Amino acid sequence: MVVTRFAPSPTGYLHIGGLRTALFSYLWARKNGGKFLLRIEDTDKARNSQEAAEAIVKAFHWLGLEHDGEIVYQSQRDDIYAVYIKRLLDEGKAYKCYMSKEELDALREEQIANKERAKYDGRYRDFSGTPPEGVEPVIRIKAPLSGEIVVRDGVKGDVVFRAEDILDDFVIARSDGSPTYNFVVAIDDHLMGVTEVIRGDDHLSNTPKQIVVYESLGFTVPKFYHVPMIHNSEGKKLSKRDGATDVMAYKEMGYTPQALLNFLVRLGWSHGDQEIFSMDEMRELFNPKNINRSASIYNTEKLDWLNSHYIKNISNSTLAEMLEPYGLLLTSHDKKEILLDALKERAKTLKEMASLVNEIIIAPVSYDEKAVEKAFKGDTADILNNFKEKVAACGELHLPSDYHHLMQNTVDEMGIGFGKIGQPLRVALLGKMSGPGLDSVMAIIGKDETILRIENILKKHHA
RNA sequence: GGCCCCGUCGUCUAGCGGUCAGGAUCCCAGGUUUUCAUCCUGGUUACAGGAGUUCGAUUCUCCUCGGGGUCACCA
Repeated sequence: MVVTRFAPSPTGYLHIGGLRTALFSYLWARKNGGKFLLRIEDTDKARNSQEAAEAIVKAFHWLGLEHDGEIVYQSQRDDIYAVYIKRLLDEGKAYKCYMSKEELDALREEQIANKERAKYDGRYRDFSGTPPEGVEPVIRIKAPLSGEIVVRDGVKGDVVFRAEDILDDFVIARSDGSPTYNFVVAIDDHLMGVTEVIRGDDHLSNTPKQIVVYESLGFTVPKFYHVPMIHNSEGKKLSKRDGATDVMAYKEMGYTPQALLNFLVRLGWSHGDQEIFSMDEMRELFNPKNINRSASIYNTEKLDWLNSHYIKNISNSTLAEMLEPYGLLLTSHDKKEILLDALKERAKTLKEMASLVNEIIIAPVSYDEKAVEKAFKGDTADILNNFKEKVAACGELHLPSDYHHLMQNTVDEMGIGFGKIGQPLRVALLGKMSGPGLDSVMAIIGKDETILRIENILKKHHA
């Protein structure tokens, strides 16, 4: 059974980079019929980890991702960690270190002055004397001081670290008794049954320490996949300063979950030349062995393209539902189909779509001056009047093609080009020179409103 | 600075010893459209550099350069 996990620290929202590793972990678990677990890494007793967890679950829900089982909070597991600390102590694999903070700092400074690597010197490793007064000890684990630690990584390959380069007897419990990150990660991943750890490659350097913990406790080391970072345009690790890193901000901006997920799954991962992936296809085709080895730069051009692609290809009824959070209640609008058909190919985001709808439904309060100047020539009023009368003379008008015929009639009758009626009519109906097909616009707003808008502009602009 | 990772079009990527180095996006041009958008067609742009290995390297090895990550009683 494949068990993966997502283990964020509580920052209060779901980060775009975190979402990508979460997505990879989720997909890999689902593909294998396994489990995808959620754990909040709040060992520093963060006050709002509950809120943070809720924010993550909320974002997951928006995106259609679901974790399995209960959320694990590290802050509530001190008793569990204490058991393993005691066990290592009893087995002589860890020990109390009475070195004070000041002593440690002094040692570090001296080492740096001598151009040596700053590391704990192991002075309490085999200490059996009387401990100094007034110092609450930390617990250090006995790490191998020589030899190699190799991380067998599914993305990077075998990464070899020399113990003497990177290890020392690192702290697993602080002087107040609380356990440290590299210790609890290993414990939790083991206890939760995690078999494959997919996480950012900023954790690669920590992994040897975690392997030391696994091995000291006799746990089997999981399979690791360290996925490259997402960089900003400066080539640095993506952070809050880089604008929209909160996943829910994408909802507000009008991106669909499908587009965001599709965008993220293709950032650092590929399946040949395929660009478009449905959720089912992602679950079917994702494999961490195809994760790219190099970092990628965060650039949303492709996200925009994907978003408009999905808006274009979605059914009108679901589109209408998705528009509701943006203040558009269309589900019962009688011209819903014409409206959405006319607009879905024009909007990059749902938010934009909503405002495009309003531009049609709400009559223009003012007219773009340049557009008026360009569209209104000598006989424009005659043309518009001709058309208006044809509209008024008709009984029932419903379809865009009905209006199109009337426009055609005016054009034929007056012996003019289509542009002669199209331009001024467009300004009359929408107040500007661009927009969807006029026949659709008129079908949406209806006969009376069409006449009204033509009369309005004629009142203001006698050509 | 030590250690580790990475280096193909501007961007996302395919490639896994022999390819006109492919796709997508962006951008540009043309077509379609009463307009704009969509859509269609076409186009510009890449193997960081240098040594090897080999009949032959984008692909394998080494070096240089460049970028990133990490080195806590943070996670």
